[in-house]
Amino acid sequence: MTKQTTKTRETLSSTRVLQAAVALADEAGLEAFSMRGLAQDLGVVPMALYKHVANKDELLDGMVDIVFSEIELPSENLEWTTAMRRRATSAREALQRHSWAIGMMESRRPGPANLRNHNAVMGCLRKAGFPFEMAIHAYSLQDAYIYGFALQERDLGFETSESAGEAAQRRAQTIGALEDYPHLVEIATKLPESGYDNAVEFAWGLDLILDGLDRLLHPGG
Amino acid sequence: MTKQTTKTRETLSSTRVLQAAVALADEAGLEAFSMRGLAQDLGVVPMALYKHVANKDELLDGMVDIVFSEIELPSENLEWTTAMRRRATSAREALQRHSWAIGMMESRRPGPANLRNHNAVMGCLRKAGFPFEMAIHAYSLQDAYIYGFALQERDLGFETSESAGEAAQRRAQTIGALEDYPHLVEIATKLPESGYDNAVEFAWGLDLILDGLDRLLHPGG
DNA sequence: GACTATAGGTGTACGCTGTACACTTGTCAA
DNA sequence: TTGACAAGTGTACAGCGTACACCTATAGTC
Repeated sequence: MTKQTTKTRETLSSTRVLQAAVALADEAGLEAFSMRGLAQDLGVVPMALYKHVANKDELLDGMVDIVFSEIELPSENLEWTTAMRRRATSAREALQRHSWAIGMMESRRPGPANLRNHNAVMGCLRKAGFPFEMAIHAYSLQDAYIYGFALQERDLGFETSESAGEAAQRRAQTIGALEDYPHLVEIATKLPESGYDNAVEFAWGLDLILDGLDRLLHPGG
Repeated sequence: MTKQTTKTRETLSSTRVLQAAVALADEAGLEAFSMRGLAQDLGVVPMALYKHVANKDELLDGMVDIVFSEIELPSENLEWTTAMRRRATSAREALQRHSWAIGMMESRRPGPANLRNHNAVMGCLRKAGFPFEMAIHAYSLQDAYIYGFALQERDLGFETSESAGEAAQRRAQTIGALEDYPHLVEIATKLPESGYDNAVEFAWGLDLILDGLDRLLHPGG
């Protein structure tokens, strides 16, 4: 009975605000994410948030760092390719959960999780034997792919949430408008019945990249 | 003398609005791009725009399609790798010119330039000999890389616009805060003096990808 | 030439946003 | 008991996209 008297709302804190913010952005999307909405979710008046975060911009910084914290760090005990594959996969999954973060991962003031992550990845590549400039190339290539894939996955959204019926209907009307574009028609007709799977697609490209990098690392092998 | 009497402001049109919108977004960024600001640039009251575009969302659709129209279509006469390299390079350049478009290229209602472009790329891959599903893989991989690279280039911005002095100063203070992250320190110190160049970086990754795809297309060669 | 329809531009207003600033309230130390 | 300080509130303002009613100039028809 030391703390809560009856009905006292649990007091706010910056981490509580941050977590609620991530949850709200996850379900409402970035467009509909507002300070006022967040305050309402927390049962509090909008201005109360400003006692715990400086402003919306800084709040977003913190939210992005939470996403970074959910990305697996490359393990020191694994072969570099599998370590990189695991962190890439977990990054894609984190961006799937928090798709509002996709365009913001590298555009905001980096937080601790961000720094830890980047440092660990670069360390993994250097330890694998990549010379400095080649490690930069390898890092840039992998991250471009990861972020770009997440973007496509969010925007194109092949066969994700909509029902089969809706999808078929939309497809039919799309195809109607596509007469002049035979290769788009091919995509619209064949892709849905090809068992397309985003995770498989991601792994395919990632493997091609990692194979290419490994070949450069071990020219003879 | 048929049309303009003295001082009559040239009448608006949807293409004139669109072009002014792209110009404004180019220089002000997406954040600061508003219907009111656009109206002011055109010397007109905000609501006048709505006689020529349905709303801001549709305006953005049109702006994105303008960016698509600046991307080179793959030529039928070139080897597929060089055709793809050229369109990828021109896509990156277009996104550099119009960095506000980076997160929106595939997220909006596709316009004619978009459709033409995608159709031509898929056609190029199919004609090169890729079976359908592999063409999808190849397309997805390339676009993910292009969009992801553009994102990184926009956000990380190694040595772009800031003066050497500013850059050095910022770097020094960054390094100070980076003691616990040796590999980030290495990047912050070595990268600036390594003659890093975004165009080179982009080509490096692109070549690795195209090589990998070509190897899959011609397993024996 | 007079009449009318229509396209283009205007002015006002509403609900939304982030947040500055002054205020109250609840908790703990001295 | 007092006083400080942290947490939450209420009001207010400028900016946003845009609905709606209005004015005006041009074009077509009789």
